[in-house]
Amino acid sequence: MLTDRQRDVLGFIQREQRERGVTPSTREIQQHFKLASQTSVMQYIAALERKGFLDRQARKARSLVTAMQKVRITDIPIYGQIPAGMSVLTEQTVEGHVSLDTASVNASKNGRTFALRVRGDSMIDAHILDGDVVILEDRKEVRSGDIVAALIDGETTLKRYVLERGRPYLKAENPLFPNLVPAQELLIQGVMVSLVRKHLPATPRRRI
Amino acid sequence: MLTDRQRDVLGFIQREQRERGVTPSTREIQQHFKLASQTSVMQYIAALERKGFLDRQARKARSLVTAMQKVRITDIPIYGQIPAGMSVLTEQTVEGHVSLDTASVNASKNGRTFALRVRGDSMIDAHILDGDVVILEDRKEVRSGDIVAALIDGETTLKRYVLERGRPYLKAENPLFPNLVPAQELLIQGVMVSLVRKHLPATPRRRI
DNA sequence: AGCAATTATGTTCAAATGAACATAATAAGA
DNA sequence: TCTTATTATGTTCATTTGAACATAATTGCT
Repeated sequence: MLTDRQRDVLGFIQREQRERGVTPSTREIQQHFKLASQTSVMQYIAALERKGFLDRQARKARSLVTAMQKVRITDIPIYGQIPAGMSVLTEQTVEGHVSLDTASVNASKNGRTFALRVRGDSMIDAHILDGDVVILEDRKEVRSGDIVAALIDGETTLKRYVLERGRPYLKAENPLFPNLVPAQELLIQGVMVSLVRKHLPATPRRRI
Repeated sequence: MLTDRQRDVLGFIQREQRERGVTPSTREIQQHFKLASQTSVMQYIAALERKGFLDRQARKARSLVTAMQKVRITDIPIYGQIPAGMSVLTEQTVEGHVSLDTASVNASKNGRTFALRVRGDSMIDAHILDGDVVILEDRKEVRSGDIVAALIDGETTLKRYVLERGRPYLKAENPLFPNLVPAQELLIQGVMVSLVRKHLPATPRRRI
């Protein structure tokens, strides 16, 4: 797909962006590769753009070459609680952010992505611990077996969504916690796509 | 710490960087806030920089204002295997990258941070699954109870480091796997600080 | 040999951009 | 009231930077 030289140039751009936070100017690229002419760089950029490896804010003179880096980072807000529908989500309720490259998040393009901090051990058999940050997606289709954030009694809880004989219920992944059969309606707020754990150092944990 | 206006400007810069991938030029900031003079922006930038909210590539004309956003992102290389000491780590063996904000990583400033993709279920009782990306730190002090990547027979494995009566051994967090008592030397490559899981959608998993 | 894509050079231009300087209104505090 | 920080305006300059044009060497393919 790419020639060696083109790959080198792309690599340099990505590295610079990662390390300096800004993409290099065409002339900086020129200097790095010890090219006598800046036009060479223009040609590389054109090729890389044509092949879809670069995305530019064309014409605008600034840091014009922004690497459509394979590691595109999504900034995911962590909510403490989700009061009602996703529509009510404002910046106010944000507890923090997780920034993660899209490759690590299992998210599709459709839904909005957000995160919740897990409270309690009700999902411990699904290997989700108290304190874990679960990344969810506000998605339409929920399949049986998905781990979801659902609204129960005005509280958001994380459970496994199970369809049994056409009827959905919420399964806790811990024998000590009851399953929840929705009385009327079941409001699914998001489907789990990823998880981020901040590991506590040297704290021996036991299974409960 | 910041005035309302300064906070607005900082917010705009951060938002632009997130959404467009590039920080705005001073004149773009000027236009957004409908300021008649670009100098106003220069003053805001100076103030924000003085107070430590901005980090610039001064003089260099480009996308000069790069937000030292509170969510500083570390780019962590994922290694397939770690052949020997950390010193041998080259770009070649890199399998990919995880990009994560430093707040989510439990890393200190001392050590180098890297990641490994977990193979197998030997740590399942510590809630670390096959396929998880474990983020580790090349650190000096290892404490009993830490989960570590260690070199055993030329292979890197993830185990819990336990000190018992002054003698260290490596404990698998799965009764089906044996503990490892080092014959001679124990080479610890890193201590686990975080974990990133890409959750597979709707794949009912069983405990093994 | 002929053709196309890639790689490379040299030159020139216009636009984008950070920087500097003088000046002034407003608000807060001593 | 005096002082200081913040906010704001207007102007000018030097650099940075992307873009365009003509030209040519190299490589691979037909």
